Amino acid sequence: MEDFNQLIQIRKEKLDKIREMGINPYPYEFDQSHKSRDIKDHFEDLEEKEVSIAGRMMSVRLMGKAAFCHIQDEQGRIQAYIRKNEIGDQGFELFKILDIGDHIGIHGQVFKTRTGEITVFAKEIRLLSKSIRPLPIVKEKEEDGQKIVYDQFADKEMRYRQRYVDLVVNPEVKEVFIKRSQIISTMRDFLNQQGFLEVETPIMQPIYGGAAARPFVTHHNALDRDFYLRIANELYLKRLIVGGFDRVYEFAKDFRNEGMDRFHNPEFTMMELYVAYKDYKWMMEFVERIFNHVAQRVLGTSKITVGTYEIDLAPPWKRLTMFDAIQEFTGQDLTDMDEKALRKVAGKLHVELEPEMGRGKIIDEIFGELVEPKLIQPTFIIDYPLEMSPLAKKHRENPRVVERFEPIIAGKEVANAFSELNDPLDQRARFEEQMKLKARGDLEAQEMDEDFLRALEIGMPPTAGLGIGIDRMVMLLTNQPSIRDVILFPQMRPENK
RNA sequence: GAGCCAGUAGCUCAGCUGGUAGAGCAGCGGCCUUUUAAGCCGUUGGUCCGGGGUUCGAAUCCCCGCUGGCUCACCA
Repeated sequence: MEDFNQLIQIRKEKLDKIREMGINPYPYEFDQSHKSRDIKDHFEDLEEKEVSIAGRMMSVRLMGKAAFCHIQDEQGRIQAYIRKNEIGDQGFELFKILDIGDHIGIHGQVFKTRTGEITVFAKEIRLLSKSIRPLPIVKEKEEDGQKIVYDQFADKEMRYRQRYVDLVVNPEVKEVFIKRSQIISTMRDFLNQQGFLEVETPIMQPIYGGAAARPFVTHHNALDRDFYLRIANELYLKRLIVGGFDRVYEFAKDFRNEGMDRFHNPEFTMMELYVAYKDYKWMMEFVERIFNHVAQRVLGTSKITVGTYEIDLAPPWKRLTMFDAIQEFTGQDLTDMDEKALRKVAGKLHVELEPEMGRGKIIDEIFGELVEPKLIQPTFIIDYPLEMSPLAKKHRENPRVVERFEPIIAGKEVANAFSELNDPLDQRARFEEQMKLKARGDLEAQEMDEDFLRALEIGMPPTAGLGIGIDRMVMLLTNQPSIRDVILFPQMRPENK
């Protein structure tokens, strides 16, 4: 059906014509000597010199027996000038039937046109790959240094579904993903330098744990049993601390079977790390350092723009206990309230609750509704209610809260950390509490994990743990409004044809 | 899950209160050997998201559905 598309049909005919000319439209290699930006950056050295460039043809201006076109390679675009008497009759015949979107290689001499654009004067043209499906044509014009874009490929659905087109045609999209890669490799280098060991733990888990979320289920045929795609890798990394690795980390794809919106994709990247003999106070400084380091390395500054906010990631960040934060923004002191009292306060504050919510969840609800969105500059919220943190260690001075923190930036949490619970009996009791919540209808309550408990019984040293939502971190550092703009292939409903 | 908005040519869009579809770019045929949103002349191209309904007549009005976006809800 689509094959009947006239534009594709014409290009297929061109393919035949090219073959008739004795040219293979899909050859095997091309020796590229330079890339576009390199040529522009080193024009003084390269002027009059011969270079070979390769890339996708993105525009053509044909003028009788000569033509200009722009070639787009990994680094950007560069203009080429083609002249019939220079590349010969057959070369020019070929050039004339090339289309925007074709990959070509050009060998020629670097020069500057009359209007001052650095250009390659073609001596030879090679077709490297014929494109038979038209690309959206985006045109640009420079005016007073301002770039005006015409007919931008803007349909979000098509951009996400056909990311390959988005990347070809919208150069700023490519920038985001280059930065994403740099953010991750900068973090990895930083961690390696700090003595961390990068490890890999199971994605298919018999018991899911380490977070509160509903899982995806899959089936193993040979064992004839279900496995869960991990919602977190926390419990495995802690087993490694038990095993004697003192600093471990993993960039993990986690999977949560929940709603999708601009902050949630069903599969996402979490970087978790664990450090033996440290606590959450140490971890707070570490988080400040990591964010600041990455921003400095990748962006060259600690100051970032997020939407309309100007945010400075330079340490130290503000620290507020959860109860103090709630008091600051609502005037209510929830510290000693039981569930009944909390429900009353929530009603007064117009925060809606579900019947199955326990004390911890209610507090979190109030916080998430009334406080979190107002925390714009980096802020550590510390000391969470015990009930909502079954894997965190009780606070050394206050047994009703745990030693846990989340850094909030631009109204959104970007990480989560605690002094890890290593008392095996307490951990068992906490799991049991979770079972009760589960019985009450909380679908996200954690499962009892006997093997993990066995590991704690063997003994885990005092440990601090951290999870950073990489996608959200990339959103922050690249000022992207949606998680889909920082994931190359975001989850979409499958196209039905 | 709810509300709002959108879906028309390969792309970006116009088509008001119903009268059988239009522009720019791209494509195709010409002219043009330093252009750059190249230009000039000519020209092809559409299950107007899908299905029903109202009507002499529907891209347009009504209903149902599909897909997406935004907001809210949910969500560590």
